[in-house]
Amino acid sequence: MEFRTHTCGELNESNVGQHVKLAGWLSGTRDLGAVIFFVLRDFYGSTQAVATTEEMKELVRSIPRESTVSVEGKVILRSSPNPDMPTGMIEIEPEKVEVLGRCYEQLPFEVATSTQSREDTRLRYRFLDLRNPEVKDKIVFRAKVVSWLRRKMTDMGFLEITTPILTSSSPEGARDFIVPSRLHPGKFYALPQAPQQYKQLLMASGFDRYFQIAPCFRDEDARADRSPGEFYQLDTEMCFATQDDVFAVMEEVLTGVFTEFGKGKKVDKGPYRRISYRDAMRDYGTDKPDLRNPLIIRDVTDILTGKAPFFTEGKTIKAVAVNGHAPGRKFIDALVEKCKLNGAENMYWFKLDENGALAGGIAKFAAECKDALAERLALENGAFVALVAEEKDAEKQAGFLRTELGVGLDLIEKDAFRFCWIVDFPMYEYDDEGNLTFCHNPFSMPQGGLEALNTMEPTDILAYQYDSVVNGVELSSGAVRNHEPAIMERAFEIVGYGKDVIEKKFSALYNAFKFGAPPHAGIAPGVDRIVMLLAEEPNIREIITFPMDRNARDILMGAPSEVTEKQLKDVHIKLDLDEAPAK
RNA sequence: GGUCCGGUAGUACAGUUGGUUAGUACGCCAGCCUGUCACGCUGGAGGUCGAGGGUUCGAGCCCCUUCCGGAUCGCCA
Repeated sequence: MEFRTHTCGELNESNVGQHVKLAGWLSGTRDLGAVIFFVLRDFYGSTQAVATTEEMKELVRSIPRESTVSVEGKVILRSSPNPDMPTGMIEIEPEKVEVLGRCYEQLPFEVATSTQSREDTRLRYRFLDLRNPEVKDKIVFRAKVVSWLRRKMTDMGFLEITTPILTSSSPEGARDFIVPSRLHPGKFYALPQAPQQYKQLLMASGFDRYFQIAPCFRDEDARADRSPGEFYQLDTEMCFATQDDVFAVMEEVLTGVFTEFGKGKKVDKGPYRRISYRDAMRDYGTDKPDLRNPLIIRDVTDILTGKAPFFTEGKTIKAVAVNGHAPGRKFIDALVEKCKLNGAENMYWFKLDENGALAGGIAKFAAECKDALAERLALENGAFVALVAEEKDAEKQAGFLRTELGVGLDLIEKDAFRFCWIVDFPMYEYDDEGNLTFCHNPFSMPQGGLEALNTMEPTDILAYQYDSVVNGVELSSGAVRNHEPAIMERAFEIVGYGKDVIEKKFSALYNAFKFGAPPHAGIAPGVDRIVMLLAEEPNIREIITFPMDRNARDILMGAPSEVTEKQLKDVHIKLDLDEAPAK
C-alpha cells in the first residue's frame, strides 16, 4: 500500500476525475459549517480538499493542524478557483482521510508566520520553522547553489576529494576546536580551520586540480554574517598555477554562480578589477571595498594640517566628497554621532554653496585653502565634504564615513554584483606589541622570492595573497603557496622562528616540499556568504539548515552538553571548572 | 569581554505621570455559518509582567543585582 500517488504540488485540471492519494501536513481548515475546506501541505506544495459529509467533517474537525494526514479521493474542479495557488483549479473530494502522525502539542508559533517569532524559539523548534515554505525555500536554494558549484568545478576538471575532520591543531590563526584522544592520553585532535595543509599535500601528491565543499571549524564569536563554530568553503587548489590561473578559474565560477542564481542582477564578468591592498586602503579605507559605492577617499593632510585647532601636526586627514547630494543638518549631525560611536575622534564637514563659496561646519578654517581642496576633491558647486582627522586608523574611519555616506545618501548602485580582486597583501606586519608577524598566512609565496626576503624591509615585502570581494563582502581568500623549503625557512626566520618551529608546526608540508613540490595556488570562497548574497539574506542563520545560535549553542540538540564521568575518564580528562556546571 | 537595545498569555505586541479587575491581534476551546482560501461571526479559557532585592500607602512602570535574548565592537591563518 502506497502512501501517495501524487505530491501536493502537482495536481491540476488535467487530473480531474482521477482517483488519487496524497500525504502531507494539515496546514489549515476553513470550517464553513456545511462544508470544511482543509489544506494539505508537503515539500512540493499545497492542495485543498473539501469535506461535505457529516462523517468526514467530524473527522476533519478532530485532527489538529500540523498533523500528518493521508487523503484519498477524487480530483474535482473547484466551483470557486483560486488563481494564486498552483493547484487552485482543483480540489480533492475525499473518500478516506487517515491521520499518519498526530500533532499532540500546541504549536509554539504559526508555521506560516514562523519568521516573526523570536529566533531562539524558532531554533528550538527548527523542524517546525522549516515547514514554513519561506524558510524551507532558502535551504533548497542553498542546495541548488552548492549543487551548481560542485557540477561546475567537476566540469572544469577539478576532482572532489574529502580530507580528514579529525586532524592536528594548527598553531596560528583562529582558536581550534579540540577533541581529546582516547588511545593517546593527553593528546588531542583538532577540527580543521580549513583543509589548508591537506590540499597542499594533495598538490605535492600530484593531484592536479582539487576541490571540496569543505566544512571548516573555528572557535570564534559570531557575527550577523558569520556563523559561530562551523562554515563551508568551496576549497580549491591547482598545481603549476599562477595567481592569474586561479583568477581565471574563479572568475568563471563566481560570475557563473552569481549569474545563474543572482535574480537577473548585473554581474561583473572577468577579468575583475584588481586593486592592491594599499590602494584599497587609501581609496576605500578597507580591504573589502563595495564598488557599488562611487565615493573615493582623498588624503588632504598636506592641505589642512595646521589650518584649524583640531587639524594638528601628526594627524592624518581624510576627506570624502559628495557632489550633487548635499545632506541636511539632521543627517550631518547623525553622521557625526555615528562616526564617534565607531571610534573616530570627530567628524568635520563643510559645503560648497551654489555660488562656489564655502559654507557650514569648518568652512572658516578651510576657506584659505579652498582652491586646493576643490581641485583635490574635484568639488562642484553644491558639494558636501566630510572629513576625519586621526592619529591612527584614519583610513578605517574614512572607510566607515564613505560607507555611511554612500548608504545614507542612497548612492549605492542597485541590482548589481561588483567584483574585484584585492591583491598584493603585505607579507608581514607589526602586531600591537610591536612584533613582526605574518600578515595573512605563512604559506603564501613572497613576491620576489628568496631575494626579496633577504634584501627588502619586511613590511615592504608583498605576498602573492589575494581576496575576492563582491559588494563589500570578502568572499574568498587565497594565495600562491610557498613550495620552496629554503624560502619557507627564511620567511619564518624573519619573524623569529627557527627551522625547528617549521619542523614542529608544519612538518608534513615542510617534508613534502623537500621531495619535489609543484608550484601551486588556490583559493576558498565562502559558500555561506555566496548563498547569503544571492538570497539577499542578511542573517547567515537563515541559510543554514540547523544553525547554532549566536552563543555557539545548538538549542535544538542541546549542544554543547555535559558528558558522563565514564566518557571523560575514557579520554583522560578531568574537569577543572570555576563553578559547578549549570543544570 | 566592552557598549547600546530588549524580556508582559502558546506567538507577536500595547500598557499614559507609579493608581481600581494588566489589554489587543493571531493561536487554542465551545457554538453558528454552503464556496472558503489569512474565511467570517458569537462566547470562553489562558499571565510568577525573566528572576531576586529595594523605594513607595501602592510597582508591569522607578532604583540595585542577576539571568536570558538581539545589535555592534574586540576576535576571526
